[in-house]
Parts: sequence; C-alpha cells; structure tokens
Amino acid sequence: VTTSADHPTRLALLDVGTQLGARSGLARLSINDVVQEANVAKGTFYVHFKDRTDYLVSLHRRFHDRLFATVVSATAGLQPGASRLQLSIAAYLDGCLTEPLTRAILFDAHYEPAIQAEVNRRNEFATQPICADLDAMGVPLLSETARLVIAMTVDIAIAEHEATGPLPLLRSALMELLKLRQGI
Amino acid sequence: VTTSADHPTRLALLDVGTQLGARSGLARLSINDVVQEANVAKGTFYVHFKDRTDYLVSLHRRFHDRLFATVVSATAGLQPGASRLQLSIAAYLDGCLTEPLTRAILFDAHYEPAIQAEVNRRNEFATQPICADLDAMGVPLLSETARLVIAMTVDIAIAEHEATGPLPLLRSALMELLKLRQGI
DNA sequence: TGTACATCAGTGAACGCGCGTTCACTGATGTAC
DNA sequence: TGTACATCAGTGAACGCGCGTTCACTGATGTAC
Repeated sequence: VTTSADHPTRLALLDVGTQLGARSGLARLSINDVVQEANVAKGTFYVHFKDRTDYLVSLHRRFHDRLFATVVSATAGLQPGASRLQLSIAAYLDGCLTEPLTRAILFDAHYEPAIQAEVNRRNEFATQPICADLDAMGVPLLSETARLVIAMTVDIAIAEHEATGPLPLLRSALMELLKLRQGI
Repeated sequence: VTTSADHPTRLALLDVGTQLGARSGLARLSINDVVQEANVAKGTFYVHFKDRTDYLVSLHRRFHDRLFATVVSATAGLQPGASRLQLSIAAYLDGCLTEPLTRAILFDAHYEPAIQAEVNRRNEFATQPICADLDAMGVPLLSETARLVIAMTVDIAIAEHEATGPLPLLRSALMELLKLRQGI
C-alpha cells in the first residue's frame, strides 16, 4: 500500500498538503481536498499512504528533516557554546520563514498519538545540542533551560511566520535573556 | 437562542465540555458527546448557545476569567517589579494545574477566527502588567521580552499539566533567566 | 379564585453534508521463455 | 521476435459514519384580568 519514498506522485501529494495545511491547519486538512488539488483520484492517495495519520506523520517528518538539515549545515564544525547556539537559533528561525507549514506544525495541537510521538522525537533531537551549548556557557539546569529556549524560539518562529518576515527586536530580546549568562 | 449566562443547564454544558475537551482537545469536542454526557437533548444545546463556535468561545472565556482572577488576587496591592512578576507566574502555573482544560486551551491551534480573536484579547491583557514589572526591573525591549516570558510560562504550564504536578526545576530555570536582569 | 394567554427551557427525530476508507478494475511497463 | 504472465501506479464509484444544525412541538411557570 505504500510506495517508494521519492515517488513523484507521493511527493506531489505532500507538496499539496504543505500548501493546503498552511492555510487551514493540519487538523482540518482533508484527503478530498488534497486529491482534488493534486488532480489524482482518491484511491491514488491510498496507493502512497497507509491512512491519513501516515500522511500527516510524513508531512511532519519532511518539515523537520528539511529544517534540521539547514541548522546542521549552518553550524557545521563549530564548537558548542554561545555563538553556536546563537547561529543555530538564527538558522532555525530563517528556515521556518521559508517553510509554509511552520505555523501548522508548531502551533497545531498533537492529540493523535502517532503525531505526538513524532513531535517528541523531534524535541529530544533538538534538546541534545542545545544542552551542549548551554553547558559550555556555564548555565545551570541544562535540560530545563534548553526546553525554555526551544519554547521561546518556537514562539518567535510563529510570530515571524504570521508577520511574514523576521522580527529583529523579538530575536534580540531572546539573545538578551541568554547573553547575560555568557558573561560578555 | 441564548439564555442568561448563569443558567444551570448552560453551566452544566460548559462543565461537561471542560471535562471532555480536556481528554481529546477542543477541536475534536463534538456536540453529540456533550449533550449525551450532560443528559440533555440535542436541541437543548442550541437553547443555550448560538452554535458550536459560541460554545467554544464560552469555554475559552471561562477558563481565562477564572485564571486571571486568581492571578489578580495573588498579586493584589503589590508594586510592579521582580517579585510581583515572580508571584504572578507562580499563581498562573498553580492555577493551570487545577484547570482541566489547560492543555486543550493553551496547546490547541486556533484556526477559527472567533477563537483566535479571543486568544489575542487574552494575550494583550496579560502583556500589560508584565511590561510594567519588566520596566521596573530595568529590562529593555519590554513588549518583546514580555512575549517570551508568556511563551515560557505557557510551555511550563503544559509540561506541568502533563506531569500532573509542579516541575520546580523548570520554574527555577525560568527564574534564573529572568533573575539576572534584576541585578540581584 | 378561575380562566386565558405569554414566556421559555427543553425535546428528539430528521436534514444534508463531508469525511476516511475500500475495492474491483484498468492499463502501461517489465520479465521469462 | 512473439507470446504469456507479473507487477504496480492509478481509478472512481460506493460504503457507512458522525457531524452541526433545524424545527415543530411539549409542558411547566408566570402574568393579566
């Protein structure tokens, strides 16, 4: 029932979901709308995805994989520390601005267990390097502070996405909260 | 079509929605389930609420009104400043722990315009006193920092609600981020 | 006190609608001999 | 080269289901005269 991950029709369906989901949220995203917009029959959807949940998880995963790749490449080779953290956050926020699904992914509630699990995987993934940075900066309460940093960054990403552009003052406020800890 | 705000049946319907919405989120909350759980006929629902959106907005409003009342009473008479901010946050988090709808309200996406508007009203309301506190603490970028403080507090509220109890380390991490600004 | 009427919360069957999913089928392409 | 079969993406009508909303009606309570 599920075909190869890079089949053109499968990618087209994901692309359509990215556009439609950005408009009304993933919770309201219907298979009817997706197949109509993609100009394929309804049955074709189930050639490429087991069910609706499988489709939503795929959308989540693609969003996150892309974003993670840009953050990694932006900070490749850097030592853990304040400047790497700063660069990571900037890369993440810049990446979110170019991803249509940002608001839908970061803002939607995750009551489906499968999606909740996917989100948890993502958050654990992000926490690890942030903890290393904070540790190098001498911050106490590593994982707790990392969680708060993620919460603030996600909030900024949503705000910028609604503003359809960067909000430098908001980014500065975050850096201010973190910078003091560096003892600059 | 809408009756007095404190009619017993109306309150019972809101109570049921608070319980059911806490389980599966407000997006999935169906009128069928509400009237069945409340042991009233389906038509009775529309005696008390114009439509589903009206009902959801009422649930939002009641949640927020209660919470706001406890925060206000916890900080009554205090001057703006660090300790008032600290008390406000603690009161908010403690209040969230006793409210079943916390996760559903704070975590649900708000794609319905009417609910989005209600949430915006709430956030503006909360921002004002926080800005006064931050100003007294000598923090720059008042409204931006206030937004980040709200984002962190909401994140902690959700985490504590899932843990069904306070998470002191997470609260401490937030205070650490803010405390330095006070110059203690 | 008795009668007539108004008000109002409550009832539940019925409505149309869009949803996710299924399934028997098509037709093109690849493989075997 | 020609024939037979296997594979696989794609099709679209049909399904059952639960949803939000409507509406003609009931029955109790309050008010007027």
